[in-house]
Amino acid sequence: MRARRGEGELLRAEILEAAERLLIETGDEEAVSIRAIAELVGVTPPAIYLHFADKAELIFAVCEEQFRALDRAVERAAARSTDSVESLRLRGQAYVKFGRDHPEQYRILFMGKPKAVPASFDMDRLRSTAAFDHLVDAVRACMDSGALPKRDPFPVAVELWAVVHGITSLLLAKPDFPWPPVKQLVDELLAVCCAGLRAV
Amino acid sequence: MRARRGEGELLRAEILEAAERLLIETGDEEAVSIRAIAELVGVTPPAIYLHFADKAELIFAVCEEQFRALDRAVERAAARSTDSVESLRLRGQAYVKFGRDHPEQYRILFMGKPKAVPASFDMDRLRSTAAFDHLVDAVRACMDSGALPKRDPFPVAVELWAVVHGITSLLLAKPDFPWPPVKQLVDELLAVCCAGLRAV
DNA sequence: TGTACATCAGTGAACGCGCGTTCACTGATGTAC
DNA sequence: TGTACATCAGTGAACGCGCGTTCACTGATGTAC
Repeated sequence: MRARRGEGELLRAEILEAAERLLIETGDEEAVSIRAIAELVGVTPPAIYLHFADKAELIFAVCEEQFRALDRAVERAAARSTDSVESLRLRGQAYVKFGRDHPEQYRILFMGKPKAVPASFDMDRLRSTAAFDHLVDAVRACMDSGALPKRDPFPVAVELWAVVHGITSLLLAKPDFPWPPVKQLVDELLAVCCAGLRAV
Repeated sequence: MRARRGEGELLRAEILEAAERLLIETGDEEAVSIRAIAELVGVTPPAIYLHFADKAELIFAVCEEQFRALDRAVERAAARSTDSVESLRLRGQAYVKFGRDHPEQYRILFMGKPKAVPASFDMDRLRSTAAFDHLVDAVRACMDSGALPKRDPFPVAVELWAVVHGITSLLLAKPDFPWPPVKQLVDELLAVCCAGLRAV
């Protein structure tokens, strides 16, 4: 199983892949242990330390990957319409769908404790803020097109984020609650917010 | 340290109190272990089992207590105004405040994994739904007073819950995000929603 | 072209830790006669 | 009123577990002469 001379990076990729698979298949963040990952990859636990300084760094690498995946999914959905408001709606739907399709990943990204890993914190903020900036741009586009009244798009973007995150995370935390149909819920809430923003 | 004949219940209360104290002081759900609780109470670990079947049952008892506390806090705030819409606003503010004042408790209640404890599930739903029903009533009151258009209050209550939970949980999960002032954020979002609900 | 050697990806065994839970027990408290 | 006894809240020691991490090592790969 030993990689050849310059091929250490291969194992690194395999480790990340295994961590993600564990997360998905067990549906439990606790199950993602150094030992379990090593076993899944087919390697001994200490081999992990050739590629990551410690567990926190590994978990953070997984998070980073997931942030990118979320951002991609939302951007892809937004691009499916040229109408700025419709595009915003598609964003919301895609965000919620990502959370429901990748519950454990979503938990790690947005429902966990803020990690005490100082080195990783900057990148976390960077990544998260980058994806968030796309939302701010989308809100600004709505304002430019006249669909929303012109004002600082930042707090509006925060509000919209809170709305979609609220639905997503409650769905994950309370799956047995008698939820109304999710698609309608998201659509209506976004419509209500847009109407409200126009009216206020 | 042994309690007298009929006084076993005293220790039970002390255990719950210690569990809550651990949660608050360590700010870490992981730190709430049978052993840590026992030590804090000044008793040996097996003594816990005289009062709780297992750890899940203990944790659930803590949750139940917190659900009650949240419900009480929100009801108390709502009672401070007789105007139905203002009362709803106060509810939202109180909900967010509870979450920020009791972060670990809020995490357990609304940001954790749905537990695989079947016996406790019913009570969980009961409790959570009871508090939620108060919100449905509050929404209905707004409709009755003509402040909101008459329709099924249930999905509206779900939407409002998602909104305040979204803000609360993001604040807890991403404390380093450059949040706008929270009070305004909540007020504006509730105002936007009310305006939107009237307009749609 | 052949051989000694440095490199480096990975191994195997062990460390100390805290966890939930179990088991057989103890000893003070209250009760029955 | 005195004593034997049942009750029951709690003890002390131990179980097996999986965890992150460390340490000294091995052995194939590529390179320098």
